[in-house]
Formats: sequence, C-alpha cells, structure tokens
Amino acid sequence: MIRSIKGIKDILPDQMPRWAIIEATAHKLAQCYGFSEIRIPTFEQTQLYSRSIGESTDVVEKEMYTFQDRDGTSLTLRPEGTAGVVRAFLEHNLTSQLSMRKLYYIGPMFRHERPQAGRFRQFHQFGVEVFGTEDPFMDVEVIGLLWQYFSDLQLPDLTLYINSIGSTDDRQHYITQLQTYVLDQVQDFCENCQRRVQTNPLRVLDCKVTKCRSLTDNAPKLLDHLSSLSSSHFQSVQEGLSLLKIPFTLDHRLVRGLDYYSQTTFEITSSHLGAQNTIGAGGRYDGLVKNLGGPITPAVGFAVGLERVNLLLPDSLIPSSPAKVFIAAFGELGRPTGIKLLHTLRQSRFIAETDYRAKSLKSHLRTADRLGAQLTIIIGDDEKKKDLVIIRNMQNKMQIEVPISLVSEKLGLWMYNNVDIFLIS
RNA sequence: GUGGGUGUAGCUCAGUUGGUUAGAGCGCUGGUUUGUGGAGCCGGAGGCCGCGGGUUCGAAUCCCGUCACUCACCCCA
Repeated sequence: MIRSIKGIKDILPDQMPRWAIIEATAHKLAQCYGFSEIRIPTFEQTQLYSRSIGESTDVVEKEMYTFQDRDGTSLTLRPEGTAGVVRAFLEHNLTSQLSMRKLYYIGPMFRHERPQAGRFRQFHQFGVEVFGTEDPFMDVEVIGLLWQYFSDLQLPDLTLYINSIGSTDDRQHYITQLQTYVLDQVQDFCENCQRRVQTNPLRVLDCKVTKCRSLTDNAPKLLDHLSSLSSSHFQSVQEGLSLLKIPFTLDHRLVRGLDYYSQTTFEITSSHLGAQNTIGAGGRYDGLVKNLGGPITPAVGFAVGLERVNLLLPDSLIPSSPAKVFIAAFGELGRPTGIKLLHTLRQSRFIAETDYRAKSLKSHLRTADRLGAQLTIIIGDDEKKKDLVIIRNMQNKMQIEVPISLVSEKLGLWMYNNVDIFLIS
C-alpha cells in the first residue's frame, strides 16, 4: 500500500468544520483590520528563501525541500510566507500604488523536520505583512490583530511575549559584548551554545538548558544596549499595547530564528501544547525589502501555525451541522418517485440524501438515523398510489401525510420559518 | 540528524513463566411480526500478531535487524 509521506497529513472530513472556522475567522478579522488577501506560489527560486531567511539559519541549511527544475534552476517548496509576499510586492510594484500596503495569506508551508506534536512537514500558516510604515503603532496593530484572532477562537491560556532586538547596528555592538561574556566562561555552557556563540550568538540566550539559562541571567541585556531611536520605538510599542489593554510579558531572551527580523519581536505561546508551544509569532523586518532589491521599506508581520491553533480550538465553537432531509424510497413505484423528489429538493438547496442500497424501510431509517437526518420522507408504493409522502420527525417520531407537490413548501416552513408542521396538520 | 516509547480486527486495546483452531469492547452486517431508526437479546463477516531473519519440538510472546508511528532533543509557527 502506498502511504502518505512522513509528516504530511490528510485533513479528513470530520476535521473540516474546525478548519472552516479557523480560516473563516482569519479572513474576517484580517479584512476587518484592512488587510487584503494575496495568494503566492507554493514554490519559488531557492535563492529567494536563502537570501531572506538567512544562509546560516537551520531552516535554510537543513529544512528546505529543494529540487532541480528541468532546466537546472534550483527551486524550493516555501518554508514560510514572508519571502514570497515580499517578492510579489516588489515584482508587481505594489509599492508605488499606495504609501502603505497590508497583505495577508493562508496556505501550506513545507519544512523537512522530524515530526512531533504540533510539528509537521507540511503545515499551514495564516500570516499578515504591512509594508511602508515604521510607526510603532503599526506593530501594536499587528500584535492586536494576532491577539484578537486567538481570542475570537477562544484559545486557552495564552501568553504574549515581546522583545526588541534593535537595529542591525544595535545588534552588532551588543553581540560582541555578549560573546565576550560567554567566551569568558565558555566551558560552562552546553555543547550547542559553545558552537552557537560563534555561528548565531543571540540564540545562546534562548537555550533551554537550565545551566545555560542561569549563566545568561547575568549576561548583558540587549534591551540595555538599544540606540535611543530603537529604545523609544519599543517604548511606544509597550505604551500602545497597554492602551489597548493587551497583556504582555517582556522577555529579553526572545530572539527569532530568521535573520530578517529587527526591532520588535513577539511570540504567543500556550501552556497546553507540549514542546512546540509557539502558536503565533512575528516582528519587524525593516531591512528585508531592501535586501531583496527593493527600496528601503519598513515592514512588520506575523505568522500563525494553524495546526497548533486547531489543537487548542475548543469544541464549543464548532457549529452543529445544518438540518438534513433523508428520503426513504422503496418499492417499484416508491423508489423512482423518491429519486425524483430527491432531485427536486436538492434543486431547492435542501440538504437531502438517500441510500440506494437500502431495500427495506427499516434499513432506510437506520441510515437516516446514522446520517443525523432531522426529517425523513417515507415514500413506498402505498404512498405513491395516493400521491402522498409521509414526513417523519426523527426526534419525536411524529409523522404527517403531505401531498407530494407540497413537500418543498412544508420543509421550507419547518426549516427556515420554525413552523411545527407536525402540530398543524 | 540523536535519543526514548509503541507496533495484535476498521477503531481502542487484552493476550498470563514461549504451548493447540488469537480475544474483548466499539463499529459494520443480518435476525429479533414480511412497511418504521436509536436500546436489549441472538448470529455473522473481518487479523501473514508491522516486515525479515534467528533460537526452539513449538514464537504474538525470547534475540538481532529493518520499517512505520509517536514523544522529546534540535528547530520553529
């Protein structure tokens, strides 16, 4: 048997109502905040990702699905959304049309990681990007949208962490200080950190090993080394969040793993998720558009892991399925009449179903029950001869006889106008 | 890439110190007045016990390998 690829999951029908809510809420909210949807390709030239995410990041170094096109160019399945959005933004000159551009996307992303709770090789993200303003209140708006999204979906026990990693210059200065601090006692750090202090020094800060954490507790803080510009930007972000009453926690260890981030970074985690507990995260990336060959354009955005959202989504949000009608048609005369009625009802957009395999009324009713039908229309030879059908209320077993020509009308009254047709007869 | 755990019916799992035709619950299907569903009762279908090798008179059970799933490291949404 051919199985699906490791870490790549089917979303089966019973999960679809959950996904429908997750996506519908994203669309509704993003548009409410003034964002327009964009659909970008699922694969691009490899260099788009390596250049924007960063050559030495884990994502680029060992997690991308990269392959050769027939002409030899290197292509990659998108590991995240921002790079593609920026590329489209530049390619179609969305810069010049408006001074500010707000875009959102929903779709699958691909990363070759070892699967784990809340982590898959194909997963889905909802993300937003704002181009063209460095106003700290736009950071607040983006974080506010993210917070509102989770709160609309009633996800439990969330914490918002924020930090600022400053400008490129701020970081350069800070990193040398951090390195001296770490190298001073480098043998006390874990192997990973001993390597990281050279390759990606900031990540030493968010090492999970307790020994490393206590060592870095006293390390110089990035927040103390921001330029006055960066510092006041971050100050304004915090004031904005307070103004909107969005609770947040400062976390000086919050360092994003993708190279393009600058200034504000943020992350929302849930305590119900296991090891992969980040459900949404993002930040500013003021340098990326220029890096990819565009004009200097400040930008800010986030991405949400929708599988993780699904893990937290309470059942109470899933709407009950709409009313269904089942046609129990049997006998030489009843069956064709019922099939015709089924067709008519569907043309009137009733949700109607039958079971062609069922021969007896009993088996019809059993299927009706299993499908969760609210009403069953019984039509056998006896009914056909009188041009009647029986409508049975599956909840209370009440039945009425109705002329075939009036079935649609009666069903409409019962379903859409709340008329109890079983009492009136 | 590195560890730990788990692989028995469609699903959730039992299976005793190796011992005969491998079990349960749920689900599916049929019957229980032949035209009235859900509950009860009775019956039925459905398993190369993940795969390959080894030990043994005998392996679902012990050993080795392999694959898959899963959790964690790592990384990130």
